[in-house]
Amino acid sequence: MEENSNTTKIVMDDLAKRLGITLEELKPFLTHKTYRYGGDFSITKALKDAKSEGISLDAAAEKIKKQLESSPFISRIEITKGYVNCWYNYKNLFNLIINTLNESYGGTDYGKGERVMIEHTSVNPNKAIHIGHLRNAAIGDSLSKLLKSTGYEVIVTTYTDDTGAQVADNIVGIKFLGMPAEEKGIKLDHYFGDKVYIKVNESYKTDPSLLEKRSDILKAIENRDKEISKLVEGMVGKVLRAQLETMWRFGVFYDLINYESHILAYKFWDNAFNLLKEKGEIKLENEGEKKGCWIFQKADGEKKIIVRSDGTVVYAGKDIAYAMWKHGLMEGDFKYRRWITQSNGKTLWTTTLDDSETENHPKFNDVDRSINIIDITQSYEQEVVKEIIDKLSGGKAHYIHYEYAVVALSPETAKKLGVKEEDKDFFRMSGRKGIYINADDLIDRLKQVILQETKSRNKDLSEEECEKIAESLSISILRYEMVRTDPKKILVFDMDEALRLESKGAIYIEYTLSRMSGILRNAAEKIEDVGYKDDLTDQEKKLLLDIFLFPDIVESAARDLNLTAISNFASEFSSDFNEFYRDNSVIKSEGRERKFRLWLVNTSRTVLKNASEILGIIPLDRM
RNA sequence: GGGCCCGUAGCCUAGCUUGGAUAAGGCGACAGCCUUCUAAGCUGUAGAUCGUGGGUUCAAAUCCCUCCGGGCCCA
Repeated sequence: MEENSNTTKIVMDDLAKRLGITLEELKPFLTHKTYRYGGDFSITKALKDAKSEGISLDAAAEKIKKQLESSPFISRIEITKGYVNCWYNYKNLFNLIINTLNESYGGTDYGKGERVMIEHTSVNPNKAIHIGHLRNAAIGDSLSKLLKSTGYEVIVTTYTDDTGAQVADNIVGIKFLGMPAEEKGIKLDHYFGDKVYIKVNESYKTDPSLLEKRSDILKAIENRDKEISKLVEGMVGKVLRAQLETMWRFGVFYDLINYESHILAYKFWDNAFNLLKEKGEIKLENEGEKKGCWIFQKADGEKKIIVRSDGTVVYAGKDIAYAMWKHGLMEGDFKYRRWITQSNGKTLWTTTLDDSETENHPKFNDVDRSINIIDITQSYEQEVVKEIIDKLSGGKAHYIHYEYAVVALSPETAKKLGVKEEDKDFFRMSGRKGIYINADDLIDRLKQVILQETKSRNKDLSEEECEKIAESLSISILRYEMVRTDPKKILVFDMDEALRLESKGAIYIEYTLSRMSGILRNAAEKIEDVGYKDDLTDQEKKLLLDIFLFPDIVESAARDLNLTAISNFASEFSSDFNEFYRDNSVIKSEGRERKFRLWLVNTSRTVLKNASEILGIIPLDRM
């Protein structure tokens, strides 16, 4: 990668230097695309300077204008009410872009190769992936793509709780309700989630003795009872495999599976506990109602129990040990083995207890930064984990709880799934009660709707080709919907709305990509000997400006872990391109103009394609 | 009892980190544009006391405090 492929930064650095400040100091004063007030961008620094320097607004603005006038990147400056409005020198912007351009344009070396571990998906291995899990996975996968494109080395893991009550529930179904371990014609994760799990939970109501059976099974799992362990391992492995197939379909891949049972088997908690005691991060309480408990004192003064007086560890204990492993803050590591080859050809590794299968494996843990995509309801526990990691590492390790809110169902959709009417704006999903929407089912339904549309629009394409388009589109739509808004906001899902296809979103972006490809296809011309074209149209300028700003949008999105910034860009850029399309014919233009426009379309496609890929949108050439 | 998240047109959202000009999109409604590189597109109209009240500031959707509504967590 180029030493600095962030085109925006190159120019802003130049401006900052001329103003005698740093780039970081300049940024708060900058607003781009201020067309309606005049200029391509505006600087508000004079409004501050006038006060701090005790001079008039006009004088302060005039001073800034003088300092910037000689920049090769600026062609014109006007002052309005203290705002310094600037127009770019598009010829120099064009030269800058064409010199930094490559297939991965937008990416930078911002991360400087820092290793980051991202944990996402982490679905209990007893059911199919539903749309709530999909939000988690979509966010995690998009973040990993964003960080990869900004120069980070990313390790993606998913956590599998193979020791919990939900897994035990399914074992109860097989062992005591006589349900078969699989059923023909139904995907295994669906079978367990939609049939076994629900049946077992219904049975608990009529036969409470089954609950005792479950706790026996949980004990057997904990004690690594041979028969039960084998049963669990078999079921977990198969269900997990089925879940992964769903995720692969969505374009989501992993590097490593972490099993909860292995964290227990390797006694990571014991190591962690000893270290925490040794370092004095947790203390034995000698008085009061928490007497006999090992407690961690949070920054806000609260005393959080880590080990109860009866010696049992709270749930967060395991999370703490796991986090310490991630950041290499304690002795010990798992053994690993190659498990399966994913549909993208990449090996998926898993932790293992088996010595004989351990091979040379990549280094997975000991990262300075870990991003943990975990439901917002776990914020409190995660805060404790974060504080402990902060303290243990002396502030060196960055444990990030990337919190997101649930996907809930609209009243109409909930009602269709059998929820009795209540006056609420949305309804939480429940695996136990069967109130959820599986990702596989949704994508299939969406695909059918899109397929009809695709066929009617592409009479010349084969059924197979139409289906491929429909598949890509439906996946793109769902992935985009999962990341386009603030992750902390509850996402209310409505089936009818989802199947209506009129939302702009991913369809709009895909349509724009197809349009770009169409132009390049119809032109059927190699793009070469491209030079700057004088008298750019407003739409050409807009596109050039978007292209120019793109690397910095990606970089600041990576800095803030903000996917919304990318989706907003993709959407606005599409809009700018469609305006360009309306008024600037590419095919009909000639000579220099034609070459320039072909280059502009091609470059725009690179930009929109790269933005789309971060968002999980599969770029199409036609639709 | 303590803590966290959300509140922006009828609906869904962006903007809040880093205060700056006339609050930006989409859906829905209404009115237009296909003999022209894909109309899954483009253009226009109507629609917002930015939850409430106060504070800071030359300037607040944005920062601080109060309260209200919705969701969640800890004990």
